[in-house]
Amino acid sequence: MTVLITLPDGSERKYDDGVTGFDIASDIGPRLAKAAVAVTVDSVMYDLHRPIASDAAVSIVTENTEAGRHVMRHSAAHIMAQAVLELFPGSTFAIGPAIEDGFYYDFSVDRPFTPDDIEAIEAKMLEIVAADQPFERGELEIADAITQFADHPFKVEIIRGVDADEGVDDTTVSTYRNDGFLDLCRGPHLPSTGRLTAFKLLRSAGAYWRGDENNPQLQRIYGTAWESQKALEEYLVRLEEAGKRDHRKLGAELDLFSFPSELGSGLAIWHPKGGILKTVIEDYSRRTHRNGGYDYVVSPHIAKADLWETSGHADFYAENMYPQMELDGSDDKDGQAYVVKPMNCPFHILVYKSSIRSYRELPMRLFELGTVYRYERSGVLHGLLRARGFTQDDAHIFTTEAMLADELNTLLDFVLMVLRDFGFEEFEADLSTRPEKFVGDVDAWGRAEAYLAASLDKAGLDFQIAAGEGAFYGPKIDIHVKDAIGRRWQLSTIQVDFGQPENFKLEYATAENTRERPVMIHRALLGSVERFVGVLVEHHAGAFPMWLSPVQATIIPVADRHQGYAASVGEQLNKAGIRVEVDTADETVGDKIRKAITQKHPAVIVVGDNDVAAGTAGLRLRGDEHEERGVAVDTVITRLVELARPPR
RNA sequence: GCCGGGGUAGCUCAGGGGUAGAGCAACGCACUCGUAAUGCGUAGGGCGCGGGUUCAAAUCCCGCCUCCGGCUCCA
Repeated sequence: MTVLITLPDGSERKYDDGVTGFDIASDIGPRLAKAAVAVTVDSVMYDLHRPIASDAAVSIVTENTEAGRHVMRHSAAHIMAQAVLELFPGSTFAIGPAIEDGFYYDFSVDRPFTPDDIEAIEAKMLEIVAADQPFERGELEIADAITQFADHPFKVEIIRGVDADEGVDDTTVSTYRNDGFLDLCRGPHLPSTGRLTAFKLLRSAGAYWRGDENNPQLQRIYGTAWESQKALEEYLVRLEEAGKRDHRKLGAELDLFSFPSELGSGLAIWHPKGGILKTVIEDYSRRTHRNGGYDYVVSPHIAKADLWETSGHADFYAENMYPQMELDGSDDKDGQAYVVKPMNCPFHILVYKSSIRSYRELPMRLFELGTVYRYERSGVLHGLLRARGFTQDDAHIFTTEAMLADELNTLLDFVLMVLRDFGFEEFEADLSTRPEKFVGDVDAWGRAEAYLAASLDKAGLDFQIAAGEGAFYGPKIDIHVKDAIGRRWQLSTIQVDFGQPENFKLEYATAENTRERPVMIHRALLGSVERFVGVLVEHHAGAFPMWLSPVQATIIPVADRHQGYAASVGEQLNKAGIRVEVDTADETVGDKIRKAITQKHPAVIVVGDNDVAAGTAGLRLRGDEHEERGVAVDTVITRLVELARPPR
């Protein structure tokens, strides 16, 4: 018997059946054979040495591709589990997948791993790699597999849950063995442990079995693996570079904000420079919303608990809300319960309800920079990206269902315009659809989901459907941006709400003078201003576009006798709206320039004797290698004003 | 909240039972300087907080606070 193998370039080759991916790769060339880690057979991944039984489209998976690294990392996870089970008798293992840039494996052990343990495990792994043990695929009937893994309850649970999709079929599972170590696994794996060329264990952490905190907590070890030592080192450098962008670190270095422990977890104070940054962003937000047809409203930070009963938050959002406080009580009468607001929507609804509304007023767009407080569990706080108090650029749009589609289209364009203004270029969206528990009627949900999808299409935005991930009151779009080093951040959210108009009995008068219920859209574009600043800091690595930069120009007098002139240039720039600092420190010019550059100031202006005489200045813009000398002060002002102009 | 690892001068970090150190920053003096660190000097610390053990605790033990990395959740 022969099999006909079709290669990715369309060429066909005949082999005896039982030919393996490795044979084919060797046939094509020795370098390919050397780089091969697995093979794709009719889009199913096979081990390199697994026989191919019938005609198939085959492509060789090499180690320097994402698919190849995935195989390698998965094998690395196995080798790690092998090392752990050897070093920690009595321990058992759960799951160990490849993940982006690495892998992990979850274990149940007597005690958590220490950093020394991690080193020992890494050393043991190196031994296993040096031994170059082949990975051998096998298949087991489910009943046999359960016997085989009887000592490993998590494996048994996995085997019991296996369906035809995961197993070989619905009665058989595949296993991999190298040396004495057997693991349940779909594969494929590297041909042998020796092919794991570069890896490093990174950290250990607790992780609940199946991600549920009601389950036992396992010990997870994270690692990374690459096709070469060089690629591994490059990855570690990348991690380091990302660390340098950390907004908490840069926030302190650039003197933007801090989290003093006297305040409490998750609560930031904004220093003057951060205060300017936040204000500039908020001013931009107010301006663009006003121009986008929104009305600005303001609401208080606390409200009667009853309001949150009506809105439903007291039920479904209780765990994120701070405890009630009782006000206005006395010995004779009970007080009134109040709570701090975790959201702005009920207030905007009350604005809507403050008067009888006509269809002529819709869509009504109510916007607020609303500061909310949410209780977040201590372990999840993360600088500005996850805080307990923050300001949302929040708006609620009340519209008829007939106008919903148009409104969503307009809104999505508006969102993308705003995000682009802050320097983001790449976007992705999730469309979250009706969950099991929901309010409103199924048809209305269907229509709303269709409108959302259509608006995404119209905006040309790539999106994924997150089935069943919508809020119980309506479907939503979440928009993610990609930052300068390729990380994704969720910023904007657009949520259709059928529930609140119902809860608050909202109405409008139609042209026929009947009463209809409006549809509500909740939407935040920057999301939280705090979080947005955090993302901006990381995206720009602290070097903000000039219109956002807290200090836009530093003026450096060459010697003390130039201070008067420096101050006058500073005053002129200040009058022109440029945020400027004059550095009068008793230091050398070089030192002061270095400080200005380190602080990421966009423009450095040096003035000396020649400038005083000629009414000029030396100008050095961020990113330029050299300065320009003798630029007329008027020209400096015109140019900087132009560079500092906000996008709108 | 749970599991690890941290908290020593404004910042980055040494020191791990005998009473606290460096670099940078700050301040002072000299230098008056033309595009990424001028030199010299000075000051600065209840070693996160509270207990305990000890002749003696930054150091060992217990509790708490807080930060970092994860789990879960999310703007």
